[in-house]
Amino acid sequence: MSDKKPKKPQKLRARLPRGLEDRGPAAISATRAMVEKIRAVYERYGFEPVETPAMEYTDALGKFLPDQDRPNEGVFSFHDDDEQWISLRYDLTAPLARYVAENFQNLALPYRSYRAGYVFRNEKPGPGRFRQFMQFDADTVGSASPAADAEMCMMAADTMEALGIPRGQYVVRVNNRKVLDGVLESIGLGGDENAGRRLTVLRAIDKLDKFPVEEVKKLLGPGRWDGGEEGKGDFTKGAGLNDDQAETVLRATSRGFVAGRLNEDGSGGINNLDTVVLLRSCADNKILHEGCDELRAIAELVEASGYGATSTNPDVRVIIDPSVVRGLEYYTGPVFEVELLLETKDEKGRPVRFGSVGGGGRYDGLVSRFRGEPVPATGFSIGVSRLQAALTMLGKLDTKPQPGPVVVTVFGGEIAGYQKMVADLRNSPVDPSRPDGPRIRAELYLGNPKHSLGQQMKYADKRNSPCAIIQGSDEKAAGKIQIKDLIAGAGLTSIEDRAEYLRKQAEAQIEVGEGDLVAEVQKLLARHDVRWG
RNA sequence: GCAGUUGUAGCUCAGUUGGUUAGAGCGCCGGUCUGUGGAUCCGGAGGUCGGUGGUUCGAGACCACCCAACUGUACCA
Repeated sequence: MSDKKPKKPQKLRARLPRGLEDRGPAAISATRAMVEKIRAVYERYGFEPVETPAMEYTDALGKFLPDQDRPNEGVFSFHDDDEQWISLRYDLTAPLARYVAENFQNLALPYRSYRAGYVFRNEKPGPGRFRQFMQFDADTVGSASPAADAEMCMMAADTMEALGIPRGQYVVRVNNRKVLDGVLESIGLGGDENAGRRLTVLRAIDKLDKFPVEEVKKLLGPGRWDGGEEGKGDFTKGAGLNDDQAETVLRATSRGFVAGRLNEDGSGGINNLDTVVLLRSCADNKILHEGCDELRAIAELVEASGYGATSTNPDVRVIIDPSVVRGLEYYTGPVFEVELLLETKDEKGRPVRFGSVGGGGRYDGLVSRFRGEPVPATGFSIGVSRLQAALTMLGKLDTKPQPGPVVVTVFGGEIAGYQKMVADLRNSPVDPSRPDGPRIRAELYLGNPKHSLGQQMKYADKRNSPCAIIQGSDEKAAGKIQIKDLIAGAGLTSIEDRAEYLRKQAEAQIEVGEGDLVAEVQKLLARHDVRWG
């Protein structure tokens, strides 16, 4: 049989690299709408736009591995012509720090700016986790005031609500790096020699929302097997704390400080100032107290503006929560995180947790790396892609496709006449009472002109067109045009008899004089409330 | 990286103890129906059975290794 097998040429398999996504019209318009809403809020807070490129010299991103002559594997990197390492940005904060440092003299400080853009991470992707995704940041550079931090938190809350997430279904949690640093110092984990262990502790605490407390405690102590029992799966080495130390850390990062004052029925509210007082008593340590002072200042500011959470204000928006850690090393003070509280099920009925859809914090060291002077800064970032995935799953995003264009069918004769109809439509407004408003979207059927009307209708149907324009030789001779209402016609699919079906279809179609084309299309669009965008 | 699960058409899946030319539904393309979306009916394209090697007279099925995806875990600046 091998003698007649023609050995087909190897087809190249079309495939999308994992962790990346193609985006269709619905996703694009949803993103556009989200970005618009976020932008409106950020601008209301006084931020101005600025954009930086998608790549930077790797050293500016601070991602060179300390001892090796190459960047961290988590960033996409390559050599420039002159042998310099260049990397795709993995967030918008480090590039902003470079921009500010480079244009320091020309910027009015405090410099307040926003930007949206794609960032890239070379990590294992998962549901809702991509290797390219969009973030939308706002940053205040040059202010050390807790008011700048408090504002970020309030703006985060406003943004969530602008995106249609009702109060109570999201929460902005706030903590301070100094709190945990102080606690760790008080149990003997201070100093440079313990930096590695401190990081391990941070990572363990960051998992409080993923594992039960006992598992986290293993991570703080000797370590943990991810197979669930001794010797199963992979072993994660712990921070090596003893029981007392682990208990102290867990106490200082416990959500019990917050949740403890909620009544069983959910009433009673939360008092951020109480939380800070309790937190302060965790240890007698200078750094801890400094952190608590900053948290208290934020709590007061948030309170004064009505964003706080107290017994008199059941609408929890901003909560002081000691369990918030955040993975980034560059944070130096307050850190915050926006979490969606809604729970949904995926297709298989399993509960899905969206977790953090945004976050930020104070990064006083990032700009000053480029300059000899301290430059305090704080910022907030929304994970647009992740939030969009969450909102889509929650059905909170408008995913219905945009209407397609009016399709002018080609049905014998000169094509020029059809093209003129298309041009007339395109040059006319959707709404005749608003001549400067959006214009009618229209196109000529550009497929094979020999295609039957049926095929052209099928095309218009797939394009989700509101109507099709038909002019055959009969109409041409009479100076008439047929306008077929595809939206009205769409409701006829239950008819089984073909003759009956066609008769009803004909009723959804009107014949008009050539000169009335535009006006009649405008009427049809108005009748179905088609407005594009 | 580690562990588990899974790889058959674009999608969802059949495929007997190893036995001729690997199938179905849906989808797609074309045609039928005076010159009109759906339904109908007819026809068509589309498969390295994830890959390589092995066992066998014979492998989609059995064995080994590899690859990929999924889930968990680690990492996530």
